[in-house]
Amino acid sequence: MKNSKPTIHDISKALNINSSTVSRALNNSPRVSKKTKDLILKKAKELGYQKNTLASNLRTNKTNTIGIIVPRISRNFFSSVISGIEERAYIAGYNVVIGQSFESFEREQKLVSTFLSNRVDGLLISISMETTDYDHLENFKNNGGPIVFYDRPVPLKNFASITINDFEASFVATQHLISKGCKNIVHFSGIQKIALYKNRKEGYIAALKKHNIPVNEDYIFEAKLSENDGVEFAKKILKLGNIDGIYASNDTSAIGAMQYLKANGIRIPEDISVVGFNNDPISAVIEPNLTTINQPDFEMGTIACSQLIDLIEKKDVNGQHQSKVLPTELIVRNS
Amino acid sequence: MKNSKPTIHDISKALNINSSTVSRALNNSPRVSKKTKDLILKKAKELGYQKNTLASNLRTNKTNTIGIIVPRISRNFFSSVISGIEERAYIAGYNVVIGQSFESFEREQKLVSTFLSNRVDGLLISISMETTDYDHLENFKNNGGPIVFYDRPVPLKNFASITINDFEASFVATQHLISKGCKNIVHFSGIQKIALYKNRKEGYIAALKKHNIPVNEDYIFEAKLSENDGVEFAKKILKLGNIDGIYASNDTSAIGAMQYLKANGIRIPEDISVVGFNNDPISAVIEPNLTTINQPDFEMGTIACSQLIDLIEKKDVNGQHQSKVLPTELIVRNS
DNA sequence: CTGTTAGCGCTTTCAT
DNA sequence: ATGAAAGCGCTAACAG
Repeated sequence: MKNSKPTIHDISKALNINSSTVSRALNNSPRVSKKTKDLILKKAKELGYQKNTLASNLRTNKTNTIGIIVPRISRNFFSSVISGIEERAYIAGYNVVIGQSFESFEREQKLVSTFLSNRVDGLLISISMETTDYDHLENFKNNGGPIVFYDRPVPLKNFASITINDFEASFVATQHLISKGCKNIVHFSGIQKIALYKNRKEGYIAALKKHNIPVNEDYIFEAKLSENDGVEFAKKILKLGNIDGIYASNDTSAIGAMQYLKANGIRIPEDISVVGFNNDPISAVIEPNLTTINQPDFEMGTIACSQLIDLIEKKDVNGQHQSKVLPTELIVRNS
Repeated sequence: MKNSKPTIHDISKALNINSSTVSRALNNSPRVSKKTKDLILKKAKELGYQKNTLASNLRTNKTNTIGIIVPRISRNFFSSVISGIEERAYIAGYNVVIGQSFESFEREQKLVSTFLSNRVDGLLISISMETTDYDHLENFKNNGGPIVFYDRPVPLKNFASITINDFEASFVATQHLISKGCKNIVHFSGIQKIALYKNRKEGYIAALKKHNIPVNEDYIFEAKLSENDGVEFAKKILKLGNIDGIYASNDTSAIGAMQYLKANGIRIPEDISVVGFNNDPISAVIEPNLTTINQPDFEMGTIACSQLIDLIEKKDVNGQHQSKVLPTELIVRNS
């Protein structure tokens, strides 16, 4: 009973066949006869041989692994994206490793560094909210492999990215509220240095302007952590008194606000119409009256992953660093 | 401009210092003088050296990586467990890789095999619902490293596990409903070959019996996929007409049922009291009237990870394969 | 179709 | 405190 795991050399010795032939057989190379191949596979199974991927990777300088960085997996949107990525990666024979930045720049840097050092073949990343410096990513690209950004846009050239058009989506969302007859629409926004929130706010403003509705700065609420801000926002709305529409930059705050408003006797959508921003399938169950902007999630994952694999395998000859913009969809409920 | 990444040999050559010394310096060995260490570190930074973890791991036969297998990360409970694991692993200097089995036995097998072949140091796993055969795990344990099971119990000896007491938790949950005056309590159960559902059902039955309430088989609903079963269950409840209590094996079905019941004019908890099973913090927001059995999630992660690290580092001399049972907590809301 | 040989980048005795 | 040399397990020329 050997202590350590069997290697190709153990098979090699047992069969008196050179280890390179064993290696070829195990990799199903056509350059080895069916007979010896069968012999080797049988012996391998018998010894309980398990390829040492580490050694293989070191030799080939390829890990067949894709690194994924998400802000946090507990957010439904991101776990759906991950599923999409996995699905695509699985088909193409890639493994994935997932890291969470928890919206921290420092942890993001560390993750990128770990991935680099573990030689993942490429990186899919939605940058943390804190990230404004991109050296770690430039570095990965120069020394590691291709990167595809998804969901959160970055102000970088020569990088591939898959995003949605936040401005347009917000414009549509706001316009929907206007078309329902809303006159006093508040907007739940986020930190303005994040491009995404800025773009969404601009879409909201543009829609108001187009319909000659005055833009009131008091109607724009900025969330810091966007977790339970919804409740705070709801209180402000009750204080304002005349609000008949809410366009929320994110679903979570919308749901929090709706709960609070309903608990205080406000009927939705009779008294206030609401549009949230997300594709969280759960939101349909939780809040049957919540209209949402549906952002592709699973699909975003598959597309981002495809793009990355193309870059890794250098199949993407013409459109090297495309920026794809995926369409959103307005899901109207109970109205 | 060299094409490939710098290695210790590049540093070695540039400084005319042997590569073993470079290696030692980079690993902060005390066996190298401060002066040369500084020299080497400076050069390393200058060249943009990044350790090749693959080579290092191959040599040391250790990856400092823990494999995690979850049924699916989109379930709040599991993403919290993962966060707990990551937290603990991070402190101890381990990386984690996450894989989703999607409740499929086949994918679970493949993941275990991939982890084995990638030489993770140990495995944390919540087995898929389909899993009834444990060869792949026995194999991992024999050839890979230690395993700690969390949340879902397995009928295996000589394995460490962190679980909760499902019977007891269910007993408490059901007793709570009884103490609120419920006489006709339905139970949302799951596939009975899964020990967890069986135990929960038994806890429910035991509580009824203790309080001399007759057990009615028609009051026990078995879910298959436990996703939108809640709505189906709610319909059955409406048909039965006399139900005043629900004990749901999982939170999700409870929430689905409550939505449907409320939409049909049932008031909760005035007409029907509900206890769900989960620790989903969101459930508090979604359903302010949902009393739940709170299962430790983050904490379960940290404990499971600690246990695994002890096993990996063989610090766990006495209690080799402990089965820890964590306490649950009844969170009563709006009643 | 199979064997020989060298080497991926790192760590680790064993010398000095 | 540093160097020389071997080798982790695998793959990829190159020969034959």
